[in-house]
Amino acid sequence: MYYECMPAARPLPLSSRPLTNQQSAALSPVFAALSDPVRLRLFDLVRRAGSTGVCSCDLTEPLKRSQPTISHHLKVLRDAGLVQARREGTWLWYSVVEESLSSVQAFILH
Amino acid sequence: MYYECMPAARPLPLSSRPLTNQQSAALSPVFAALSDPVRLRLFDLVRRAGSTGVCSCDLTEPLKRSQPTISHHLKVLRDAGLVQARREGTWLWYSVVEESLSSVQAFILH
DNA sequence: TGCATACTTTGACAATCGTCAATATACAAC
DNA sequence: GTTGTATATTGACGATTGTCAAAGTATGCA
Repeated sequence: MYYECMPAARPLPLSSRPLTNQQSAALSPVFAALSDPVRLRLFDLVRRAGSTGVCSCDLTEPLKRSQPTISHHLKVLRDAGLVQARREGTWLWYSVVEESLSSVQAFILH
Repeated sequence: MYYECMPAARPLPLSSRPLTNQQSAALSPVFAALSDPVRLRLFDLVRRAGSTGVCSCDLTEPLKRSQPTISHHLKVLRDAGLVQARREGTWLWYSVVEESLSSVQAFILH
């Protein structure tokens, strides 16, 4: 996630209106996907693999979880739109969805 | 949360090493605190109140939750270090803890 | 066809979560 | 003291979560 330089004026203004029900309902699943320590490390490992991606079979061992558990967490990350999978034979290569964190970043930066 | 302009080079490099167990254990509770739609709106409302803060009694009605529920959510946000309370008579004024989102931002920006 | 590998789904379990009513605590004013 | 208001805690409830073993699906190869 990259960002532009901002104009000098600060603090950054809040957007004009409070978060709506719909906005918070759309944003909270992304936070939820990153709210588990194992998933956070999982996402970090996938992100580090860059556009090449990483085979999910290489994620089981470093996280010390069973293969179904890793598969479950990857599904949560996929459902949140944070990562994507590309099949190559029997392997699945996971990579991050670029810009998927932009809504989170926009919220954090107001 | 304000940020400095970055050097021109991008993409920003990942930090040298993958997230450790400890790092993810420290970071995930912040994400967890923001993983509920009601808490997300709660945090947004508190943040909009600025340094003055907002009385917690004014948060119950817009979120359409009972007073104990709002109190519970505010405690979760407090425990995560995202907001703080200042007592004034019988009222409690909630305000955001500045820089509390810096770890999240650092993670998002790599 | 059969077998092997990579991954997903199912089902179960204890643990945690979001919610509210009821109760308790803290403070101010009388 | 009592009374009233603001907030926290308790206890209960159904719902969701993280985890694994077991079974199922998908792909490639002989």
